[in-house]
Amino acid sequence: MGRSPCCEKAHTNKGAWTKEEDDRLIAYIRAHGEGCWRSLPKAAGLLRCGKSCRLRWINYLRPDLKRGNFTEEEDELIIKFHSLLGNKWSLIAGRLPGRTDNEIKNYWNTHIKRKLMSRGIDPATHRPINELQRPKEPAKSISFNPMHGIDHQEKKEGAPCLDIKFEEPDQEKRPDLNLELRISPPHQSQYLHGDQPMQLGGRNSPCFFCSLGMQNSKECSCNTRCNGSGSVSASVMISMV
DNA sequence: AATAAGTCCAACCGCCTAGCG
DNA sequence: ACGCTAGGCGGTTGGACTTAT
Repeated sequence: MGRSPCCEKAHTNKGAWTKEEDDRLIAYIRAHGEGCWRSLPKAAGLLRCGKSCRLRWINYLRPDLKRGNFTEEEDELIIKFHSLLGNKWSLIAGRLPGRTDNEIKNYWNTHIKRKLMSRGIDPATHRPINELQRPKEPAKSISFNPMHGIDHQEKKEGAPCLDIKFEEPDQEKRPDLNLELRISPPHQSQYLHGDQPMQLGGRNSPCFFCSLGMQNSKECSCNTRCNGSGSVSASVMISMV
């Protein structure tokens, strides 16, 4: 037994939206706001599924959308965020004002993948393609500990970091080698958290996602409002441990 | 000019999850 | 604790458009 359909499909339109449908949807949302997508089609006089309305609004009709080509800066931001977050298109879109997850996903699949390939970088792993031809992929473990300090020598409470450890499979040959890739907050010593400057690693340090400039994401665990100007310059440090 | 191949992107589908009773 | 529902997400598809032959 399958899942019940999200709406009555027998009497709903599918495919491309007409100008009239767009106008109805825009007019309804202007008057009543977003939300309750299931009942919206009926209330707005649309023969569409609620999901379809939501998608049309979010991806195409929203007034704050930035239309047009992606800039070189946006390209690089998308690449950087994808390397950190993977295919979390909605999270990436949240960092690019005026762009939608669908738009970024499409752009990634049609342009950026090719761009990275031409640079000799594997778009899935963000590592040089040559490296992927190595016979043995070392085991890797990824852990996120928000209580870790920026540096092992200087662990401070509250400064989050993401540790990715590459454990060499053949420990006998290189017993002392333990590569650690660490994604750490940007290199500024001060953040603006709310309106107040603050010290990284201090009692009121931002959560990991804030430190990446992602204070609006739902992963953000901070209750205070972080300054939206947070840069996205998360640095990646590879250190020998 | 015709048409095959490639590209792009809006829209759909199905799964997951938070919230609610 | 459990089941149900709506909303949200990522993967995929289909058709319009462009380019190559």
